[in-house]
Amino acid sequence: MPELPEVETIKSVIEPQIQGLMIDKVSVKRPEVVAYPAADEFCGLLTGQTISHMTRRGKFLVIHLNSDDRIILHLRMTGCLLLTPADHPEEKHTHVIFKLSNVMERGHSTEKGQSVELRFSDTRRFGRFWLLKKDEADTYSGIEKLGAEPLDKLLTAEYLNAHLGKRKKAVKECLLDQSIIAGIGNIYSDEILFTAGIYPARPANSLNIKEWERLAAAIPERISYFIEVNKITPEEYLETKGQDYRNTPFLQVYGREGKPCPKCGEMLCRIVVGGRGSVYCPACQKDLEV
DNA sequence: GCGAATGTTCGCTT
DNA sequence: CAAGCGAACATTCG
Repeated sequence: MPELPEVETIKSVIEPQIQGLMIDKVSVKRPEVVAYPAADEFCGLLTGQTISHMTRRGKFLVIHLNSDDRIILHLRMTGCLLLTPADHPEEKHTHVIFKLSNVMERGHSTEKGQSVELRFSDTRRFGRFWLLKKDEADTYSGIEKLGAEPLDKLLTAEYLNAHLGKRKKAVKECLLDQSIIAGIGNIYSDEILFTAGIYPARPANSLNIKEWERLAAAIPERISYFIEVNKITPEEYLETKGQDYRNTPFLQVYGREGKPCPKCGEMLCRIVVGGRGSVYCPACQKDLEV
């Protein structure tokens, strides 16, 4: 599912449902999805811990625990998080299950409340978990190497020009560089370039300051727009198993090769840039004149 | 059967 | 050494 707006959606749906719950048990069915530490240690360290809150950084999700340990998760291509009743039928390709419960104080004894499960499923099994102990530096997941958040004030035309302005690489590939801008993937890079009116294969070092300004404006505009249209209730999210790509009806170019440009009616084209399929309007996103 | 798919990393060749 | 490129990871879908 996930680029930044989808990861943000997952955070919004899941966080309020798991805050304050205790992890009773962790089952890892596919040890390879736990990148660090080893799966059995991952389970052992988490058992008995309580969930504090969740954050997002780029396309990463972070589940913070009361101990200040934190679970880092990257969903990659097909990873998905679902909160379900414990007796809910298990989805295919479920690789990790966190059994959670609400612990209630009753006089001198504690009593477990309703039991739910946070389940990680991932068809292609590219998604990864890391567990970092309080004070343990994250040198494993790559989250520390991320660049500016698209919605941060730091992301200006000057920032883009300073970091990308000398690169010969296609501007689209630059937008996908997580160490400069965190969270943009193949869908939203196409949408952003369409909004900015820039041809995806243009070498970054050929862009002028006006074009960097258009990009710096289009990035937060498109990302916040898609966060908005992706909004979903927890009930609907569970019904659609987190697989409902509600961004689809709002995409202007991605996946719309051969269809008319929403701005000018010209037929949208597809090229490959940096190994990724890219759709653009040949009239609205002109290449440099040769 | 083939090619692509909302992601990232690794390794080989210029 | 850096940049560029394809392959790899694993599965589904058209």
